[in-house]
Amino acid sequence: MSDITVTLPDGSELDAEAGETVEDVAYRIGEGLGRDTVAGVVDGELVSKDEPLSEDCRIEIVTDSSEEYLDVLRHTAAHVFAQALQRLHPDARLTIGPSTDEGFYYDVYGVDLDEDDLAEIQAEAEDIIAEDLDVERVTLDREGALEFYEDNPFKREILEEEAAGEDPVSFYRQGEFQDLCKGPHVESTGEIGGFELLEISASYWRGDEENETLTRVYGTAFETQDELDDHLAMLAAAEERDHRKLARELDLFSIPDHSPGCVHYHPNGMAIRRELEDYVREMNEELGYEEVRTPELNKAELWKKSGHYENFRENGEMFAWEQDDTEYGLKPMNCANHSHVYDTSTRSYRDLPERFSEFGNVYRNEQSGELSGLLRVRGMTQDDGHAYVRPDQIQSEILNILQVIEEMYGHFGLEVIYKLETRGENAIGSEELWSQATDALRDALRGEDLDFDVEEGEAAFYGPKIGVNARDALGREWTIGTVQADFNIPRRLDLTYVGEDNEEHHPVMIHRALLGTFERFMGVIIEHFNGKFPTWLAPEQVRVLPISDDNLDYAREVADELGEYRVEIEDRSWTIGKKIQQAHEDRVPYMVIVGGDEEAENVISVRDRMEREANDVSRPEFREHLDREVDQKHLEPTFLAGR
RNA sequence: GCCUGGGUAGCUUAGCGGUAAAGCGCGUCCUUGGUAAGGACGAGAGCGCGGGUUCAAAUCCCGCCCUAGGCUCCA
Repeated sequence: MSDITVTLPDGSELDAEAGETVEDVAYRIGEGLGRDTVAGVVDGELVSKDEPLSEDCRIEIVTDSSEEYLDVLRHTAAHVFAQALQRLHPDARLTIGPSTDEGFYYDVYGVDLDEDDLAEIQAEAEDIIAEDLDVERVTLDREGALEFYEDNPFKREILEEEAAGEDPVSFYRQGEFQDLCKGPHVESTGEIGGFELLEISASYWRGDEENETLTRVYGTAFETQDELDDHLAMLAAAEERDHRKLARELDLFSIPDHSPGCVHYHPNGMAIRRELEDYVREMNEELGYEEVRTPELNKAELWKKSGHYENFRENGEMFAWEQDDTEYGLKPMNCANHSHVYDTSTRSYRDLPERFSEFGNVYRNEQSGELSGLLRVRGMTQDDGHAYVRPDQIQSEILNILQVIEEMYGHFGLEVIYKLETRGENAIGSEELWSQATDALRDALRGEDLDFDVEEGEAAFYGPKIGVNARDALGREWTIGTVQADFNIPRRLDLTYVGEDNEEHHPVMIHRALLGTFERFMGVIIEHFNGKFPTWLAPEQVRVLPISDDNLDYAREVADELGEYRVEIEDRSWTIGKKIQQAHEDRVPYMVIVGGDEEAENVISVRDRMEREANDVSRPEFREHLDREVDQKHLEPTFLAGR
């Protein structure tokens, strides 16, 4: 046997023999580590402790104190679910059952499950855990494996594709149950301390809606019941800050049954949106955009030229209909309209970049099951903009936009994740143009020193895209801002400028949205702030609370003086304690409390939603502070910070 | 669109074959209060929509709409 060298996480090297397993190597390092070994990470890949090593590699030993341990445990939990399912529903066919960031799922076929079934399976799974069955790796030769899955075309497909070259094939067995699996797994089912089945949903075999519909069961598992309880409590807390719930409590917006996916902004929600609009206008001006306004209603012909028609209408995503023998539609994007504006005069290379912005109302017929509060809607307003540039201007144009995006997101304290999305199957235009455009975006991201993930094949049909993603309360990622480089639509619509050489050239189009859509962006920040908006955004910035009704006149005087802000007076005949409680519930940044004492001295008492307070505050001082705080877009009320 | 939940007063929820219940909110009155819930009374719901079963349906069955979480798809 030939010697191999394994490199440990601390950089040290160890000699081993080819054919030794991860566990053998752990024993070489130390007796204790060997005993505690659950699995290994070899060259970045999580593998079973029984995995034989055949060549030089980097290795990391996974024990029950490693981060990867939870992954391994959850993978075993998926098997426990499958075992419980098979005990109760022997006809169910297993397909795949991986661990995920939050837990695990298993996709099964041939069985309909509802919540009562889930409860029974949960009870059976708990028994399996209590039985503390040993989990062991076994191998079958290919023939045996195919025979074992005689009645299961899904597992046979896996054997023939993913596990094509493998013979023997790896299985894991616990009690009477065994499942085709590379592993790794924990040693026994008893290691699972907390196990919970959460959701049933439908999925498609290999994620393709042309394939069989499978039943997917989601669950999660932890080492201890306490950790599971904490996790469930966290999910409940996330529900508390759900933007749809906050919208009702704070009276921000509604999406009634008569217009699914279309938002009705209430005065409070509109106040926030107007602040956002003002902010975006300011930034658009800084970037040199000129605001335009284009119609929602157009002939379908427009999008047939631009290429939107085949990508939206033919997927059923565009609202379109026949009228007097002509097909009309609601715009799904603004690019074609802006391009028309560009095309109404002859442009010189000296004119470029030519930049148009619009708060464009667009409509997309999203599938009904996809709608989700403000985060996924059918009618939305993009803070859209298109810059028509010469090739030599692409780089600086994109850089400027990225810089502004970074600055803006800083003002919301939002953590964002950058994505570079590349050419997909629906792409129009040549590969060469695509790679030019992709390089331009990649260089800009690198130029700004931003970390980004590459998502292959995820781009829009006309060009690659930088997506700026944010997370919601449940940790789901949503794209908000975006920057896209497009060499294709200008060609399709035959947009030109006259170059220095007196020849016509196609400009490059930079599509961008800074916040994305006002809908999704608001959804994200409502949850991000948990409704506690910075003062500049808060629908109600100050609430004046009179101690008793006798102080109402003075309260009005104080409120009038703050007239340029969004100020309300609490005029219900409640106790001051009740008024304060209500103002906290409504998350108002500042409460101004006025009673006989304040009135006599011509001062106010100020309390903020962080429960800080000060008495004998002079009225001009508070107002001047508000001017500064709002102007500087502080994230939290700062008047009482130093007091 | 697909699967599993859900839709009862403005909101949150109870009721799950025998002609609708609570808390909050709202209205009126009493209380005029000093830093996170003062009190009394009252109004308010053909129980998502349409069919059916039954002497009787919020409750059971069928269809549809909306909604939540996933799947597929996108800002």
